[in-house]
Amino acid sequence: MHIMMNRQNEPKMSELDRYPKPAVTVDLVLMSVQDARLTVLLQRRATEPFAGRWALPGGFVRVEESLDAAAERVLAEKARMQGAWIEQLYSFGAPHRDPRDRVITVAYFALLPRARFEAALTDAGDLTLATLEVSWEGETGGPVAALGPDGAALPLAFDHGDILSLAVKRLRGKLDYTEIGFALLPDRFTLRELQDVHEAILGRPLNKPAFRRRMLERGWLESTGERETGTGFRPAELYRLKPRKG
Amino acid sequence: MHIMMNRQNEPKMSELDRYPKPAVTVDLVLMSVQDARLTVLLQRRATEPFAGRWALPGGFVRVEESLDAAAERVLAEKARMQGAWIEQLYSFGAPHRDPRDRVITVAYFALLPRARFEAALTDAGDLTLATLEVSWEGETGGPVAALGPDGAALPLAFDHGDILSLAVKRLRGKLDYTEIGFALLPDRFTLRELQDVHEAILGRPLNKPAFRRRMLERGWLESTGERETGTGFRPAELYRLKPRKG
DNA sequence: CATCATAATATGCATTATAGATATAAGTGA
DNA sequence: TCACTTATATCTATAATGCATATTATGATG
Repeated sequence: MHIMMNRQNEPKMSELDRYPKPAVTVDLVLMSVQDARLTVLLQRRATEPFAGRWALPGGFVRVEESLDAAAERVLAEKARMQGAWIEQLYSFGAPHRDPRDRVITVAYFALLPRARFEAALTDAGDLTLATLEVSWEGETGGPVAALGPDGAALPLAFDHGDILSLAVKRLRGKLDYTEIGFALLPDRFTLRELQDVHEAILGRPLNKPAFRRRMLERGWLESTGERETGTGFRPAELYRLKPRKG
Repeated sequence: MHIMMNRQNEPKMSELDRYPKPAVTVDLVLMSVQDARLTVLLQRRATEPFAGRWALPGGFVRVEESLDAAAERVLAEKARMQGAWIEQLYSFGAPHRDPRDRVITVAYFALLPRARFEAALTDAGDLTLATLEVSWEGETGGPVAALGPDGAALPLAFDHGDILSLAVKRLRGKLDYTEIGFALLPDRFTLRELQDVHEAILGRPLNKPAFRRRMLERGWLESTGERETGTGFRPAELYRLKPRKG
């Protein structure tokens, strides 16, 4: 491709080269559910700007790479995971959100079951799985705090607090009418586990019979015929998500 | 600001300058409702690529300008309008969506009442208000055709068909639980006019008593005390949208 | 082997939301 | 004043949902 020189007075310059270009990154809001709480993967910044603060894993978009592909690459390289539910969230482009230079970021959110984080968290010392503290109900939106292991709020870099806030809002909004919740569960799961995930995301308890009815009537689930074992009480049936047509 | 030179072998190069940068634009899906049909403003391209085809109004994002501000500027400069409901839609970044070079676009959708298009359409010969033909129901999504005055589908430039399709999907999705529908009406309107807008967007008839009840119970509307005139039958009450708190 | 504790599962009922049909009211124009 | 048309109000059937209660399957206990 091209190595472009964005000088102002080049003759026969195309419209494409007339303006200085912003850099474009993708940032990943990689969420999970642990102990009935919503969590997010954060990376401690070693260098300026915002050295010592916590940031979403991110990276620059390559010239021959789609936005989705860049998000997948960041997932693999920075978070050392793959196969997540991944979805574009929103683009953030305030002129000085990065104090160095103009950087526009396309935020993605990604979801994986908690067990899939184990390897990355032990390998990489700069990663942490922070607990999300959401102070608002429903889908009104509002601030979100990321708590460290000691329960103290982690200071965030750039506008990543805004991104986090929007991610939670979007996740709550899509939970009920998409298959998004299943991305946080293993292949086989009980209805109670599914309900736990929904309650963690929504931040409120749900009615059990109504939840069961609704989920089963959706037609997304199929029974595996298997059951939990070693429960000490009636074992729950294990369900799986039906493979999508198409 | 900076004039950047994206050469590969510069010493002490920051991470920001290591990769060639894509260009970033905003594209505007400026929609309205005319004769009970959803419409969109398109601009005929005079130059390559896609000369003769129809494109969404768009423009490059300036270095000292937020994405939202760029969208507002495009609305003013290209579509010659202002004060629209405007909202970020999605970012499109397939590597060769622009055959010349790497261009990532942040798509916005904007809504205005039909009357506000009059000046722009008479002033500028390259603009047209195309009727949208939506071949799917609900929020499943799918292709959308833009019809010219003769009813023939207009050929679209770039990936603007995809953008259009997503805009209609998003609009349908947000219609019921946000105040978005009012952006297509004048300050004062009747419940029937509001229902007409909803039916045009959803592409299906709605139950009248249920629609009235729901709208009035939302608490978004307030009566002006005035009524239509010159109808030849019982005049409908004129409502307005309550000013939002905050 | 009978009993108990526990949580899964199933069932019934009250409440609410919604769709659809129908009736009534309020204007215009003859 | 009357006929006409559409706005507005009311009513009923159906569906969705919340909540309470009953039943069932397992492991632990004696």
